[in-house]
Amino acid sequence: MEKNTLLVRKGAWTKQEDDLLMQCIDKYGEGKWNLVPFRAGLNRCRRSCRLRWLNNLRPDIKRGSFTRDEVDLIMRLHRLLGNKWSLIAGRLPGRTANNVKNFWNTHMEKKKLARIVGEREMEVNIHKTITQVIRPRPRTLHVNWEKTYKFPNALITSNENSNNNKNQSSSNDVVASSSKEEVDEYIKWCNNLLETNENDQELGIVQFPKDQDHITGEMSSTMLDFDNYNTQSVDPCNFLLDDIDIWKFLNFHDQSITHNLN
DNA sequence: AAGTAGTACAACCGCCAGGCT
DNA sequence: AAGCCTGGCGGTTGTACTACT
Repeated sequence: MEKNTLLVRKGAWTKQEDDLLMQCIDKYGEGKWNLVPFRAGLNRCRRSCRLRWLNNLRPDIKRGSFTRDEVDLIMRLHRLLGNKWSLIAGRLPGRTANNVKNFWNTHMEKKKLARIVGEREMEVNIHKTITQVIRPRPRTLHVNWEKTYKFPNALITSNENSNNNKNQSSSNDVVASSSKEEVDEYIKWCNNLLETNENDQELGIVQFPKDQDHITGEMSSTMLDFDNYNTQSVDPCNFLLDDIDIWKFLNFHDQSITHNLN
């Protein structure tokens, strides 16, 4: 606790206070916050001065709303790090931890809440299984794909097998140049993907297989472009989707994923 | 036009870790 | 080792502004 809290000013900063603080930082540099109120001639506590400088007055602070790229990064980093706002902000030039935290609390938490409510409504209005379909799974296995993506109701084979069965393969099949073991492992992962998990559903997290350029393209053109998403910045293996995105995705794929669940 | 509700964000508070004495 | 100081963090609150009725 600060000493003499009754004597120091609180609340919004005035222009004069800002000027005094900036002059002080300009003259003495950052740090030694306990000396700042005295040096600047401010009737504020050291922490208030520090916070004002770090969150509002620093010249490199970026103003304005978050870009889609930034939002995408925040969502992915939050999933990775949790509420480590300073770490997340550290990856966003010009954004402060307070910025990011406020953004998350006002936009993302609300969105999450709306999603939960939305799911209840969807259970009545839309096919019940839609929001139970996709869950994230960390995946380390990489399979090298050769053919068109049709997942998960397509026949999935390794190249070893497909050489023998080439004539029987349909255009929906997925053929991999990886080993049979890798493909088997991948199929296991796919099954695992379809298990349900309430926490993941709440967030609408979807994780897609890695290293498949055609999937990247398909995802970008069919789903993300609906929202003018900057596809250049999207890592298709790990990002968050709105319910509406999932809905579009499932519709695009003829709801085959949903059917496979039943 | 006035009152109310909702939103966005600045600011505060309690707590903690690390350094210093 | 213990206590104090400082910087830093995340959670919460306060408040100005906007939208809605």
